[in-house]
Amino acid sequence: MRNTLAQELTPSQRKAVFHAEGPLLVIAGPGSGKTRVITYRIAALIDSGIKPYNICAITFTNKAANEMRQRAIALGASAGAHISTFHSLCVRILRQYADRAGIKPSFSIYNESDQSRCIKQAVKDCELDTTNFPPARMLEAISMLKNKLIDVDLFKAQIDGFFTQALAKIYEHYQYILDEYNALDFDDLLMKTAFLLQNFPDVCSELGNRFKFLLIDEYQDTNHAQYKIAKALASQHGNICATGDPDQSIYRWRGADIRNILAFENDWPQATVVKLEENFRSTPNILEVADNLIAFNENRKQKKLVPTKPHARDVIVDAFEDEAEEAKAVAQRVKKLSEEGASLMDMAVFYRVNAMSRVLEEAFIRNEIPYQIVRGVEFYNRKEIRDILAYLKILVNPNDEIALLRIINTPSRGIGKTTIDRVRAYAVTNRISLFETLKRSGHIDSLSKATQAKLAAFINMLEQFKKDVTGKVAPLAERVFIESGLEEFLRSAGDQNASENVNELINSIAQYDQQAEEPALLDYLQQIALFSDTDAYDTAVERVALMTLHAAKGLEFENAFIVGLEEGLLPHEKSNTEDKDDLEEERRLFFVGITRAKVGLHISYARYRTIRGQMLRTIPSPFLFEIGIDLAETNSSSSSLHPVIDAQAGIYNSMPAFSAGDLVRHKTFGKGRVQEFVDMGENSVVVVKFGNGQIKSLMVRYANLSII
DNA sequence: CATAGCCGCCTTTTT
DNA sequence: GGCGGCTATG
Repeated sequence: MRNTLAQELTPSQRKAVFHAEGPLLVIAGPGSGKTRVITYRIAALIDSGIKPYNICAITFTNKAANEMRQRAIALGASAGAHISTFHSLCVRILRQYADRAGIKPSFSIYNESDQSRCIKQAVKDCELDTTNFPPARMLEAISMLKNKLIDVDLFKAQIDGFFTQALAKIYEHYQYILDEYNALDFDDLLMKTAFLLQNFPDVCSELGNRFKFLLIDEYQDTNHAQYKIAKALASQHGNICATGDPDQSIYRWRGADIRNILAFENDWPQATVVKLEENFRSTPNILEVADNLIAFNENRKQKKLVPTKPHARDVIVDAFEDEAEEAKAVAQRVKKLSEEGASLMDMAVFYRVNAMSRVLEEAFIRNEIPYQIVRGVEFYNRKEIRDILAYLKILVNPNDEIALLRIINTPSRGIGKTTIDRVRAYAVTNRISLFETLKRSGHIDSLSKATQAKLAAFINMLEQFKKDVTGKVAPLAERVFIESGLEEFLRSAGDQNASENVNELINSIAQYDQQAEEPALLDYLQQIALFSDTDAYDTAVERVALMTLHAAKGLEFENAFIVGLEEGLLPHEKSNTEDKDDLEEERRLFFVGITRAKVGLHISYARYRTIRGQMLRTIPSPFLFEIGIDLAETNSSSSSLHPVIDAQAGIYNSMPAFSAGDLVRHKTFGKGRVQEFVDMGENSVVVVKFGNGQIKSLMVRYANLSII
């Protein structure tokens, strides 16, 4: 079998796959088969006598983990190797060593909206106001601190001014609330694991013995906490294999630190380094475009993409009138390709922000093309789904106040704000959890007898559910749905969609029950907390995939479309173009998009785009000039399809004229000064510099500007 | 206590 | 344009 395996590999891939032990770094460009190397390496290790149980592979997404598992098994590797994301691995470790980590194994995992509630409470508890300390900002700052393994105590030691002092206070309260609720946020999973490994050498060595070979994919996107975890896990044996590509690092905003991969050889001086430079995915034309683009990044190691495929079609760059035209053209082109025999499941459309999917979706519907949107969470964020899950969560973790408050009056059972406030007040004075307080509602004098009875009935219902928490999860979920009154409520409200969604959830739980070795409610809840819809993306159906550029990472398609190549969108304005590092990351993001395409690559932008209800004149992305394709040439090729507005035609006297220097007022942007007026009749554009320093190109027709 | 309707806020990317 | 939070009303 070793031979069969080896035959499918290039010499450098073979070197990485059969590298016996010790640290190994695989630096590999896009399409060079680095994930393949990891998968084959798992098979080869098992083939050489290593027990699957002793192998731990870490992927970037759950989906990647599932695929790797299946492929490894297909290669003859028996099941049993641990293959998961960093976060899932941490959940496992934390559950096993909960007492050492200072937590309860029944912890809830909080997502963004749960976190948001906690941080708002924390800011309020600190008697600070949310205008000066926006919860989202605070959360972002805390997240960054946790990613750098700076806990509350460490951060307190670094207070150097008013802001950090306030932040430290908020951080402390936020952490206190999570602790009270027996909840961990995503960053806690990593931070607590890193601290566990750091503080308990025995745990570290136990895990080192368990996972004798560590393999990490997409190493360029690890953050400091993940880096420390990996280092600790491999510290005993040094059997760490990391693969990655610095040019594809696109998660800096989330704490990813490119230095982790750049410093690998310093961390592991005996490291073997294998470079995979051949590209088996894309045609030379696509690689040339990618190469041209990425060369503009100054902060990088030179690397060439070596094509192995023959020259095929040209890369196409198109300009369209507006986003609807752009979407229409994409849909029509997809249709044409499909009619010519191309497969829909081998096509994808990439965009910078999720909001851009809408117009594409409409175009696909109109053209009757099957598609699937690969989005962040969506399904698990639906109200009815979160309600059911909240019922289930409270059964394993009664301290989860976020879940408790969500369901205490859903569906309405006459427990209103006043009642909750009174119960809370009692909980605070008696220093017990909300759940405990509810159990004693009979002792709360501020409540009427009728209210006390309602609370007792609610608690009683939960206690009944609790009797069913062991074993399979689906029957319990079904019972909760019916007996909580939610099913009845949805039915009487005529919300059939919601009911169907819950049924879909119950079906998926039944699937979990079947496939899990030992189905358990806690395990199920902790698993799905880390699950996203990106993982549900089905690669085996005849549908075009629509997704963000971030979600495109690790995938490949015969034909790829990248839309919205406009200043402010790609690079995104929030990425603050003053910061060169941010701009370089946006460039890498585009690079990732380009290198997903095997044969057909279509890049486009719209001259006008509606942003937050405003039709705005766009500026083509500077990246378009960096990929080395003559824009004028490609534009003209498609101009018959999408006529460019003739500047000389139809000059309307009725349009207000502006001249440079005029002071104007805009409904949303406020006061500004006109920089330039481009007279194009009906389509006249005015460039205005607004008070906040932002310069916008606005269409006079839509901007509704008044001269002051 | 429940509900509807309104106002004001924000709006990148995700485990 | 979408959502959460608040208020006014039943």
